[in-house]
Amino acid sequence: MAKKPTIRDIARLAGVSKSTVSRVLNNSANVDPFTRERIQRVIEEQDFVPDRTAMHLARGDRRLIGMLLPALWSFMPEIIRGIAGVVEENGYEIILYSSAGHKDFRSVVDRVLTTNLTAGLLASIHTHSPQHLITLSRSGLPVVIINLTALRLDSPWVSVDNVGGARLATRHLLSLGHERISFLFPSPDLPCFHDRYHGYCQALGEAGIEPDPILALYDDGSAVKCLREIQAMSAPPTAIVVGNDYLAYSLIMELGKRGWRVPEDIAIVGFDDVIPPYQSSIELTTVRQPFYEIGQCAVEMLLSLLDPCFKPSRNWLEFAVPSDPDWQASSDGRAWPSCHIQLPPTLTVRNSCGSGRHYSRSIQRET
Amino acid sequence: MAKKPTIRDIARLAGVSKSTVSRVLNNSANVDPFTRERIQRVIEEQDFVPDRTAMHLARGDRRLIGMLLPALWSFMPEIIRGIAGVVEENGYEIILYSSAGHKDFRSVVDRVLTTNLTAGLLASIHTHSPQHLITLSRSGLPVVIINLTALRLDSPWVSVDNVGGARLATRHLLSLGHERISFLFPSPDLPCFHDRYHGYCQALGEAGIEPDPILALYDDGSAVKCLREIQAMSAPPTAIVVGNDYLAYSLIMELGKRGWRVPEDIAIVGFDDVIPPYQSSIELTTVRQPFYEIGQCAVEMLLSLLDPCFKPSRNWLEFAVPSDPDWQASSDGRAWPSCHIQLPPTLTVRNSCGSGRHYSRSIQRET
DNA sequence: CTGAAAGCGCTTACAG
DNA sequence: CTGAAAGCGCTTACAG
Repeated sequence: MAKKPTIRDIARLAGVSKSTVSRVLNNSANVDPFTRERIQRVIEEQDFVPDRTAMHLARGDRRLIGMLLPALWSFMPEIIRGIAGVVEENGYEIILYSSAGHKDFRSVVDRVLTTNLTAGLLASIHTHSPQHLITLSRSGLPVVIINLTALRLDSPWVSVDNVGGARLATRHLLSLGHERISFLFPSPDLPCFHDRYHGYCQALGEAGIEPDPILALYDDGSAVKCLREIQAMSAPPTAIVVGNDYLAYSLIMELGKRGWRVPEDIAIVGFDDVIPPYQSSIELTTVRQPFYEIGQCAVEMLLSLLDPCFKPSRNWLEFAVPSDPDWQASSDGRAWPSCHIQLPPTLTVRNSCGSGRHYSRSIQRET
Repeated sequence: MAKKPTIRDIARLAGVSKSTVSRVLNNSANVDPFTRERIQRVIEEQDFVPDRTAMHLARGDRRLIGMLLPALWSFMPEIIRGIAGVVEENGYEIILYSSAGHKDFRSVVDRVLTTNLTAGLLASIHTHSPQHLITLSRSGLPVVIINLTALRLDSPWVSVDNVGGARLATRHLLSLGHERISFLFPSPDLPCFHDRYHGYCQALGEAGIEPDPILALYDDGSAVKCLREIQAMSAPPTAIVVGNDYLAYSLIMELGKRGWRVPEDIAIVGFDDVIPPYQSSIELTTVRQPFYEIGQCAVEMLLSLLDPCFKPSRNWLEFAVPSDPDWQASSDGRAWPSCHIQLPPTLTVRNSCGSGRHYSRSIQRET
């Protein structure tokens, strides 16, 4: 009880060499069954747990994966669940690096690099911060980026197909008869929202509708600003594609305060499918991101980078959206590690858009 | 670039021994300034980063702290922020063990113990699961429990003062003139809710009101069940202390659907102060848990356990609520590590209780 | 101020 | 099937 027993103690107590103990620890063949059992008994008696640190040093491999995250709320927990499962199955553990308290990524990236504890890094980054990404990719540490779709990025990344998701949402509204549809940017500068806007424009284009710039609205987070602009319009939209669910919920709340009914007076589609933990007055129709799968795919990509023999749990390339030109070139499987993967979103239809019937009425009111 | 340089390479390139390189790495005195500078230059040229794993092995200390969490949503991110700051300042890193995907703590606790990577563990546990806590505390791994107030627990723990918080909430309602006040259990079996109920009873007792068992309601999560029971009462409550914020928000939503106004028809107080990420129709008056501080206090407690010389950033014992009998005995500071600490909550008054005036009306309606 | 040597707790050819 | 030895990349008395 005084000190933790080491492999040397076990060897002594079992009357064998350290090598043999090591062999039973690692389940290698070529150990006499009787000897093995004797050693195992001693191990149990002594409550011996081998020192991982020493194992890693001797073997020359780390079994730690860094997870660099801007924050933990919203959909992050679900992504982490996806990551954690795979990490655990493969005998790795997660080191959590949160940049929540820091002004920028700089200091955290430095810490990841100088502590040099991890075999690889999973990083979720919202903004383009070229210098840090470059620092990272140059460091030689294998990195997979989560949820940032920058095609020109050297590092491999995994993300939802933002363009396709917004297209889905917009098509849904079009199919319900809407023709005057607004797009709400939750913030002006994040790349993902521009991708979503792009998808919205694509869907309108398919329907022969020219996107009206007046209908592209930028919010400051409260939904109040957008709503004022809409109310001031001579031809207000009958439906809105909102850049993310938080803004969608805020918007619905604000609409309610002003006596507008959803979906009767205006239809709303969100993006993310982050269900509030408590009841809400209106159930949001929204684009569901496959967060769990994004997490899974990202770690498996990283594990392939670390170990070429690693077998992913599923063929992500087949599952992915073939929107990336690089993708084609790498479909032989070998180039997988340097790949960019976009996972397909789905539309979750609830009741913030109503049925088509509503909207023919709504539209009549407009004309 | 081929292989990562080691301390041996640096020594060779700088024409010194490994010992000397190690000395400059660790900023020890007794190194010739010129030699030091030369070595530092080589280190930079080679982009040398010492291997943490080897350092820890040689020094015999781990600088990793395990964080065992049931889930990541709700207030966990805030607790983690508190933990992360302290961990970082002290040169530790966090290993994240999530039990989210697991049926119980058993397998995760085993993993923490057998991988044996961490110097100590921070564990947040909701339910009483004696066997795992005992396994943990017997293992010899220093552990601090977060947010479980079980006075008989061997392990040290940090939590909010649940009794005091509910007392605060109930007194607030009493001061506004309410006399018929309900308590809502979000779930029947979690110890914290029983503590909160206890605080509610205390406050009523102080006001000379006998707690009416009819008014203690158990919910199944949706708030619908409670609401039906309330509507069926001959003398319904004019105010409700809800066991946590999620249930409070759900309740407000359900009340709205039935045409009851908050706070005009009924006053609501929550517990936690978990603000929804988007606008809500009513701003909840609630008991704020000092999550950030709980996280800070818990790590600092753990760090004191690991290193008797560790100086906490603040005197937590002074800040704490002296409700624990052990607390008295340990106020000399020496026994701090084996201590149980309850941090004081505060009342955040918003508008779900209204002002006193409202309630005199409300009460008149009752009589 | 500096280096040679032993050591941290494990693994892994190598020889038997 | 097993053990002696060298090694993983660092630290730390010890001697000089």
